[in-house]
Amino acid sequence: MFDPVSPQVSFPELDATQLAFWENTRIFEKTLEGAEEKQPFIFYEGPPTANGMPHPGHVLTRVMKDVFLRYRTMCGYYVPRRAGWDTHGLPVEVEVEKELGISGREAIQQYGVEAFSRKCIDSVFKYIGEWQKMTERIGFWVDFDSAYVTFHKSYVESVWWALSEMFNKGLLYQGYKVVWWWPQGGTALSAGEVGQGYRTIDDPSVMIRFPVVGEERTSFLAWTTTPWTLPSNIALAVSAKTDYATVELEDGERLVLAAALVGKVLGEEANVVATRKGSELVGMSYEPPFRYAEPEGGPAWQVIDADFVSLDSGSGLVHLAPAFGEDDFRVCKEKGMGFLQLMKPDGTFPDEVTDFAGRFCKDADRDIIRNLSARGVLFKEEVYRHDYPFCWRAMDDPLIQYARRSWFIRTTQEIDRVKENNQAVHWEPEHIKSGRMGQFLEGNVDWALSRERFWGTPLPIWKNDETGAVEAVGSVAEILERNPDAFAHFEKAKAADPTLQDHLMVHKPWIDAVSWTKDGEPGVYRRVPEVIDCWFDSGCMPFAQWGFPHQNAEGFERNFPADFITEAVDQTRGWFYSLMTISSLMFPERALPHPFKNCVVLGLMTDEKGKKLSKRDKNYTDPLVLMDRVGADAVRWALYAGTVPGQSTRFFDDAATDAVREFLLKIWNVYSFFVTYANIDGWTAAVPRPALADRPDMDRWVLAELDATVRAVRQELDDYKSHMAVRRLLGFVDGLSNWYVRRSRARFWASEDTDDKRAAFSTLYEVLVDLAKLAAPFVPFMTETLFQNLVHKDDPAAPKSVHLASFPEPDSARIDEELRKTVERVRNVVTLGQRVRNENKLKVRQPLAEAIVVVADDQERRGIDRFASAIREELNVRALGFTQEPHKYVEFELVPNFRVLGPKLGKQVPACKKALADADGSALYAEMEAKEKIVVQLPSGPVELTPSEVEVRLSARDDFAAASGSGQVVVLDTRVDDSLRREGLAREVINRIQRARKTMDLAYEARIEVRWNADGELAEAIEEHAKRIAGETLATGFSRESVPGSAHDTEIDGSALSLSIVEKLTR
RNA sequence: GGGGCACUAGCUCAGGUGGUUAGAGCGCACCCCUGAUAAGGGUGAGGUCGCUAGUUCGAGUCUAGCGUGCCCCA
Repeated sequence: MFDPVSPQVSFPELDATQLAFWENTRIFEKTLEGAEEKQPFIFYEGPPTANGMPHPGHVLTRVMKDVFLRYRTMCGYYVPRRAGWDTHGLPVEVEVEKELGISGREAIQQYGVEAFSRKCIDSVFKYIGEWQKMTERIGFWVDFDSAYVTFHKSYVESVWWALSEMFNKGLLYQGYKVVWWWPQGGTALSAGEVGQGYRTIDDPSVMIRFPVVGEERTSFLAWTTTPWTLPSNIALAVSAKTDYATVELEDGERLVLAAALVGKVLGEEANVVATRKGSELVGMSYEPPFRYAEPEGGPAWQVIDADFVSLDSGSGLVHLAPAFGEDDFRVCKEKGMGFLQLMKPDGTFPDEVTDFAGRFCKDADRDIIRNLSARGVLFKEEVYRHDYPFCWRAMDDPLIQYARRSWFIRTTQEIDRVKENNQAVHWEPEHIKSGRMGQFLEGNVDWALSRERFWGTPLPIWKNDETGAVEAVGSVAEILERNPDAFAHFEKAKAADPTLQDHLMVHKPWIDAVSWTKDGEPGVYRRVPEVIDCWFDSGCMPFAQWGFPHQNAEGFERNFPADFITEAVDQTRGWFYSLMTISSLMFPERALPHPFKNCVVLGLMTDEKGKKLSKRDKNYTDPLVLMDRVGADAVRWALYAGTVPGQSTRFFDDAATDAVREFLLKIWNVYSFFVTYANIDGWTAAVPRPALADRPDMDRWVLAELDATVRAVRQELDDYKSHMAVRRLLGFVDGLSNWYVRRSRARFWASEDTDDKRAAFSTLYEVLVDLAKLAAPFVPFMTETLFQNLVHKDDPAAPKSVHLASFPEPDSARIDEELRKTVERVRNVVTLGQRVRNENKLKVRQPLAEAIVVVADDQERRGIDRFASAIREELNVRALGFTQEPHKYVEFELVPNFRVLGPKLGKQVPACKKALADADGSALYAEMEAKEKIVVQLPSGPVELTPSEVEVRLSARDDFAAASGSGQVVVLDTRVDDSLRREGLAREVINRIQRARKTMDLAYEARIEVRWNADGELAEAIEEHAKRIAGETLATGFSRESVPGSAHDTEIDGSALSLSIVEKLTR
């Protein structure tokens, strides 16, 4: 006996049962047993930061990871799944700042770095509970107990090792670079961080006079959108090849600007008095607009040429302030110009800028313009609308470009190796390789690694405060070699406060107090103040999760490289890049690709309208709430069905509801149907099963479909195309539910014990069990329910869980392509017949004498005939016939088989098509039938065509009730004689009584007593079919008797039918 | 300004290596169904595949240009 299954099901309740079952029986742990015998399938978990609530996008990546991991597990691989947490970085600090109500580096220092670091640890795991809950609820199996954590001491030491290796190879250096700087936060932002904060804003666009030295009343007219950088002006840039005009204004003043822009800036009538090439301007000197300080390190206030000067906007001369622009810095450095940085790191003007001292850069723009205007230096002011970056965590804070001393990894030196690595990776979708990632690598610049912040992996570099000598260390042990007492201060602090975690010894502020001296060398080695970009942390996870190389070398080797990772597209420049780059730099000798072989890149998740999901707009339902409503499987299925790698995924609650109806409920209904009748019949898995060959066509068909589905799903999952696997599963379930079960129902409720019935039960059972396994990676909850009841309950030897079972294997005994093709045709015949009925307004209730199928050949005919009874029932016809005279019903048309004839005839193809179309198709068809070839006359001469070179198209002739499609034609005999009409009427009566039963809310097995009355043909029909009517409606009494005013009185085709129905209570 | 992706039915989306009747689900219309029934099912109408050129015997699919939207980077 199976446990009874109700057709009404609460998937959320099932989820709870299975979650408890997995937990109690430790199924996940069991999947990890036997590691030694199994082939490993290595997965890396991209560590999330748990300092915010998980949202649907996170759910997507987690279920996408899960489906491939469950699949591989069932295929017999050893699939370790270690969780990880990303714990460092600006997001964490900003969250803590918010919590403490402070902002900026100084405020943090005042608050105390020690206390701040501890707060960061608290904050990092603030939502870890929510993350774990979501992860468990959605059914993502991952091992939290062994999770790697990026702030842990062993992890940090691994990162240090990587950095020290790079330092020793000369790949880590300190440079002066223009970075995107967040003044209020006091730190540089990574490219990825900057990219998240672009906003369209209006900035002033000003044109300013730079008086030419040595030319009377003549000025360069230069352009800028950042007036606050003018006090730090060093040079003007021109394009050497461009023409520059000198224009004389009415008052005699002369301005120099690009000739092409004269009209735009000064009007078409402007008086051009001279023209020079940009190269002729190079080297000329000018008066700067401000002169608060003298530049250092080289000449200033000269014209230089630069490749980036464009004529799209402005004047063709660009103001350069190397302290505040990446291009400016590069060009000025190339030309050996000086440097001036009149702006403090907090974004305010220093004291020497007397007019604006203490003012915030962007806020001072207006006053600077006013000042320039008052002195007659300003020529023109406009508003310039463009995209400008703001801090991604504090959206009101603009970023500025700012030259800083910072540490870099010389990625550009090894970029070719990274590119090679990228080429070797299997990206899904493929275009990431040469597209987003490839292009990014083409434009690679050195990795700006350091952050002038607090909560991050400290840069393991110590500098001698007297000699300037620099050392990098790769572990705590290396520090202790240099100074055994290096951590005495930390030990002391720990003794005073036992809650102080050991992990913190490698963090600020404790690590900053670590120092050493060297014999025979003056000065003390002290750590540089910076921490590093947290992307470097997560990029080290392939080895840092093991603490490699300081420990667990074998763990690292066994789990390197990963077979599979998946994250969203924003990780291209994030985790994917950091993984690939660090690995390429650290392990140049290893076989490519590493550290990952297959990478599924997911698109962004949006709401129904394609809008980005945002907490503020509340355009999504909390995943946990949604799962409690529709169940985790529904959410999972909706995501698999709606997600194509690389494309954005629109997700909304209705998609999950649809998933229930389209997939889960269909399977459930079949399952419930099966269990109901198996239990009534006492069928169990132990009952001997008929051999496959002895089963009817219908059974062998569904098993052939199952086998084809198994092959397809395996292939798609091997190719990381989950959405394609979903389609195959949907197609199979539709055929199972809407053809196999619908057509086979009667076989299950037959009362005698026949071979046919045993075959039906065996087949449906086998299909359900394999389907449960096949769908288990996608919908692990419902499939577990099926598996437990169908398999494990009565077979203690079976795997404890569907997730410990083997994924279905292709079964060559089940293959039957001919049968699949035949059923496809049969179903098409039914479709066509139904279309004929619809078009001719012939209800299915009205029986017809015959359906005639036009077939192309005898084999097709024999195949279809095997399903004659099914077709007769579906179409409600008394007979199924095959015509011997196709010409009577259909027109033939011959069309070239383009795939074959294209290469053969080339340019003659259209002529051939026309010749075939113009000829008498039916005659050609007859000729082809007789001679196995035809000859057509083309302008270029006669051509002989064989049957494989043409396609035969059939179309129904207009004078018959017929429909054609997919190469088939079905004709219905629409004549309704008296006998047919009376049978139709009888079926109408049955229908009315059944409807009455339904409105009376009777149980399906309830017996009734019917009294009826009618006149004429209707009465005749009822009399004639009384037995059948009574039988089908379970009427034990059926008599012609007038009962006035019955509630079920009705009419059929205009004839009154009086019906009185009462339930007959039999006990 | 540069790079990437997308544009297919009213809506959401599929459509390896080009092959001539472009598919699915939802929605809609009409219809069916008591033994899977607080379910299920059938049929149909909807598309010049963003636009314009080109390559080709043949283009939703390949090439170029343009347009619109999204993402990334300046």
